[in-house]
Amino acid sequence: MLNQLLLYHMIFSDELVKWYNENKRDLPWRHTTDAYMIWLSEVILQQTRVEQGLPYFYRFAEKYPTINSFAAADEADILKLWQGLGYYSRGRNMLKTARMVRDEFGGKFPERYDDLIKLKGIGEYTAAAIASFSVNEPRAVVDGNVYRVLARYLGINEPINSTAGKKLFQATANDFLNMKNPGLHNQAMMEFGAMLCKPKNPACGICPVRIGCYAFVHNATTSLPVKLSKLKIKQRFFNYFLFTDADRVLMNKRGEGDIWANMYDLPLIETSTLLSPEELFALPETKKHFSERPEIVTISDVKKHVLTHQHLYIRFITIAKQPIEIKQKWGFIKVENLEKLPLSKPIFLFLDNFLN
DNA sequence: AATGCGGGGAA
DNA sequence: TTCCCAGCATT
Repeated sequence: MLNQLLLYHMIFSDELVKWYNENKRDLPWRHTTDAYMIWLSEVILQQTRVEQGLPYFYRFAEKYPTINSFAAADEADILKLWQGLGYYSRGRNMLKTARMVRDEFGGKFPERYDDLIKLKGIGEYTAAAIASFSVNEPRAVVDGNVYRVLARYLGINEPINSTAGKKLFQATANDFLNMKNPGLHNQAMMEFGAMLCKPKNPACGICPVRIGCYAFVHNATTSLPVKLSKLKIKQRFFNYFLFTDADRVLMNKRGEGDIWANMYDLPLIETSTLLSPEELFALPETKKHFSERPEIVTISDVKKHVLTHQHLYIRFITIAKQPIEIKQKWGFIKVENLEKLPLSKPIFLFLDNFLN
């Protein structure tokens, strides 16, 4: 019996590659071995579904066809093109990496794992992906798909987000790597996980490797992979002020160390609970910003905006035009220049609705 | 080892 | 609602 299982494991990669060749999606980055283009696609696809990232890939590839054109961009330009995709540090790190490649690699994007891993925003997964897809360097990728496929196929109970689990899954992926064609093997593993061995309702009925699969044989696909607890959700209440002056809007540039770093939003008072307008304007922090109590024109309903780790309850308060002194370093932006600024999703939706 | 960082699609 | 997606950086 054990020998039989080992036999299945030996042809596991071949079966997946065969399945991949017959069922793969036609995606633009699968037609190139250009490390720069592969890097573009891989970073965009970090924690992001293919369907969501695809339009962004096209836009970036068109606007920045070379690493040097990317390196010459401003951070605001990159963030603007990244707008709506989330995890904006990816965009900021890409710019750092692009400039590093331009300045320290002579503008040729690295293709070897050991070079790639040193770059900003490139971790073990992305380095292995770029190296194997571009020059077939034998590095096994381990992403969410690979965790799931291996956990189910081998019946691994170790939590995928524990330190021991990460080491175990990386080692296991290395063992299974097809050394003849690492790039194809990696693509096949991930496509298989994304299309067939899905998180919910995996298509075991048409699975080419189910006969050797622990989870299929033991009916355990719903309990594998194992993942440790979830994080606590923080509740935050954002009171945004809309103050317009002729053809300008008072805007705020966000700092580092919080969500939406270096992006733009409106003047903001954050509270830990939901306050009435009266309570809000009685706050010392609010008074600090306005020399006199602003007149409220309209006040929106509180809208919930869900992030992975926090829930934002956002309210927009439109303030009447009056000769109040703005004491904060907020700045007026002309309406026609708003479209150049990188905006968070809720701010974009609000301004888009307000102005159009 | 634990936490922060977006937004959206699927069930 | 809950899960999780071609993860990484920081502390």
